[in-house]
Amino acid sequence: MDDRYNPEKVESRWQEYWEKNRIFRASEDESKKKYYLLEMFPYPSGKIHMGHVRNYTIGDVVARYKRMNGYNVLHPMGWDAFGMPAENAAIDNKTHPATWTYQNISTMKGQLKRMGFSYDWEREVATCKPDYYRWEQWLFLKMLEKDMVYRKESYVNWCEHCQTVLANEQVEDDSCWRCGEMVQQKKLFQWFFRITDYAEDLLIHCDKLPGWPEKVTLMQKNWIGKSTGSEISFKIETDACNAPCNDTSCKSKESNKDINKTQIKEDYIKVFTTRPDTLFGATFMCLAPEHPLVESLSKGTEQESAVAAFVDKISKQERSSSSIEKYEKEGVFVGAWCINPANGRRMPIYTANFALMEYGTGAVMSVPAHDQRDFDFAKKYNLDIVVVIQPKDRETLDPSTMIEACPDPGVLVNSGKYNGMDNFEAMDKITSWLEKEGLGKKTISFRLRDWGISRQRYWGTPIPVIHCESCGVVPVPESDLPITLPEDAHLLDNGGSPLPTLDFFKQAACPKCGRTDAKRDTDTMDTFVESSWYFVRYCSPHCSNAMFDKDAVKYWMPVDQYIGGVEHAILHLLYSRYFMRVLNTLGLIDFKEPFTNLLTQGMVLKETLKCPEHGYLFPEEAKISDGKASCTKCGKDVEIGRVIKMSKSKKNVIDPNDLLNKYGADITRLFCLFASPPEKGLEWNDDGVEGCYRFINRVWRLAALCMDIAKDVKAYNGPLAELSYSDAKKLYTKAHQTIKKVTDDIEGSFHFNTAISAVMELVNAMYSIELNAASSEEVKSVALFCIEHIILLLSPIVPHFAEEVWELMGKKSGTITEQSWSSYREDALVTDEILVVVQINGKLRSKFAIDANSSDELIQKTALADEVVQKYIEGKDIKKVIVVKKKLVNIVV
RNA sequence: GCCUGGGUGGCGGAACUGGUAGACGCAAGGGACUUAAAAUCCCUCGGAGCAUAGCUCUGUACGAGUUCAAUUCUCGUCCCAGGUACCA
Repeated sequence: MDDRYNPEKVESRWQEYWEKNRIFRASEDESKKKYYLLEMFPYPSGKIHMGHVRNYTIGDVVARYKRMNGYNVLHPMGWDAFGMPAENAAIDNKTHPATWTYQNISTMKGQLKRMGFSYDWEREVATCKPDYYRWEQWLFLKMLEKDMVYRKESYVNWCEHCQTVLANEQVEDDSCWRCGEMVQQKKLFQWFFRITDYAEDLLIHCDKLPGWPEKVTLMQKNWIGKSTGSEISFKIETDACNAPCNDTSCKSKESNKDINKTQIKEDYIKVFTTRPDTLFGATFMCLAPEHPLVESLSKGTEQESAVAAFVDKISKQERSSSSIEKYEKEGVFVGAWCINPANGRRMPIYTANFALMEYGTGAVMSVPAHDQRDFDFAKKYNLDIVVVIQPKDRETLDPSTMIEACPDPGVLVNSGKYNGMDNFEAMDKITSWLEKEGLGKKTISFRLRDWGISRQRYWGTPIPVIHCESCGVVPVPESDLPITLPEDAHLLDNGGSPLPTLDFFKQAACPKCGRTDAKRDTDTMDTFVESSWYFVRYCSPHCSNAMFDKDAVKYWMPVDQYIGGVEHAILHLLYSRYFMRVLNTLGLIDFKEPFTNLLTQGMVLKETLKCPEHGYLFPEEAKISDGKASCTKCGKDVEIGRVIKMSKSKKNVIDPNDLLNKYGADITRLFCLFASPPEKGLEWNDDGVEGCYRFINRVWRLAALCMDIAKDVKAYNGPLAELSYSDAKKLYTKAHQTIKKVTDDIEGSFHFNTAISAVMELVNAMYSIELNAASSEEVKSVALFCIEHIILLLSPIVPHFAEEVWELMGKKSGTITEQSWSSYREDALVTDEILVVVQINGKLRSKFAIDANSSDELIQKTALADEVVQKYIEGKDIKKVIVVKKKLVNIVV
């Protein structure tokens, strides 16, 4: 045996062995319990970084652990291979997105293999391959048939200079990241999945996912955002000119006529409100700038141009939620009024940037006294504030002295016949009254919006429809699938998709009428679509006549344990849940929830570095000392940015290759796990890796020692009571406690850091006893038991190392990968003495050891008799003594 | 802004359901072994103070509160991270 663990020699040897013997190949076997362990597949951005290493190490340990527990484990890996970075790289490096992507896949696959992960590589999928995305196109057609997809106009970020659509990430400070031009919004017809049809179901099942972290289901619930309230109709005031009159030259009459003819189908504005109880306090109305009434109501009034200018300004602004919130709340009077149905009040109608067309009805009844946003708006534009809810135990609210809105519950005032009523009761009463009058009803509204999937990009799944002037939108016939992405395309320097410029792709015959001048849709799908069903494809990745093999899916799905970054808590996980509902509705599967258990890993973080000349820098491109950094290329001062999640686009990534070259896969794996528990974020720093290296070698030497001195003895695994030496007893107990601790830590919470600590403690305990050739047979055989289980417990974490030691220890019954997980004896867990601490007034003053079976009375007596305790309680009244069994005594004096 | 988490020594972290704060490891300092170095082993290690075998006070972002007892529960404040619908 070498005197030290040699990763270079050992790791490749075992990797070859596993691969050659197809150890990790999974196949359906009805006689065995299945376990589908999945880690989120990576986007092939270049090289793997520590975030990947951490995620995949966690998964691999679980996979190996479950395998040792007798499960038939499916542990696949693949590539989320479509996406924008491939296009950006193609422009920057003058390559093709496919070339770049496949090269990255090859590099990253090599790195993953070098980590020794136990994947069944025979199931690898890459979403950019036609044999994958053809089934996505197929599903799109099925969804189209069932009206689960539709087209509508919606906005995209548009750079006029580059003549291209920008992703939110490509917009920096309202400007294009390539040219700096101010970004505008452009309306385009786009495809949407009707995810809102499942809003209620997705919401209800959030509470039926006990294997998910509560924070994730909570975030999803808030994202879906169900609110119950009322829809209320406000009559639009028709001015005097609409009454019969003889003045034919009246301008306003003309314009009103025009409105009646073309735009206004009903003369009511519908709002959604969660606070119908405050209806009497509604003093003005706010419409979303895109609301159809905004244009029609303002037309012909003196506000027309001001409104048009406002709408134009808003339409150019960014539309992401975070940006919208950034803008100051503002609005413009549209030149018309509506009538509050409760009290007949004339309410001016505004259009305001905080009213969102996507939410509710696109109109908000504003109650400034009881809503902060409305309050601010009313103050800004000098609008009336009327208090209608008076909280109990608070002085009477007075609009003239209020400095903020009061959203609290209370009793109704200024509300006609509802005065004095509790506001919760009033919600129902007012809504019922409105319902009777035909002016309102109870409604439910969701924050969740339909999923827009059209992307004006090249590197994605083509949307399989054809646009024909005669027939409109025509689905591509199933037999024509896949619609393959043309590979002989060159990315445009402006970042736009080349697809609309490729006539051979774009031109198509209409499948319905045969017209030869029809046009193929040149948009591709959002890449979240691919990742919403890849885990189903893994069950039968080579199935060529269907999206998946039903039996294989029935056997493997749902995923038993899903592991991935918490960054995906909402979008990816919600879309995947939605997709399973679609497949379920289409009768393709019989379950709805894809992931039974979920572990969301915390992000691996690193500061960003930005050089004024070279932009973002990789960590190795900057020299850092004393909190200052300089660029290795130009020497200029580098701005050290915030500590954020590792991502290729910000270049704050750590390539694991340096660690792998120096320490090998096992120590890298061990260190990643030891550094912190998985759910916690981790600011990257490899300072502790040396300790892991030392630990592995301590175990290595310990194994060598045991083999040397205990050649002729067998490992002891009998009852604790049959041991006689105190060293042997202590060690034996410690070993069983360690097995329990490690098992519990993995099983309960995946807290590998504390599991590893426990093994370290056992190793330390072995080093602390006299262990040599002269030791008793009993101590030797307990030591042998310990080292065998140390290796078994560590084997999912450091598998190469464990295989090597296992083999060197002369284990003949197969590799360690195929061994059973260690089990502990209850009888060996208990010690006969316990430590009791004594507090006086909650402060620790003394401790003593006592027989583990002592009664509370005896413990209390012993505590009071304690010498140190005596000193403290002398001459004082003992008010109370609290005994926490087998642990603590607190004496209150 | 909004939603969700988090904040414990010089550092990563530990502490079961409210019951010994700092397990395990890193770094640092001291020592042993060695011609030397590496490796290995041993000791110290939150802060302050004192009459220094030890003892006392203080300490889990900050400020209040509940409790015999709070890192743990409640309220408020600050800071950091993730998401915010076209990054994946």
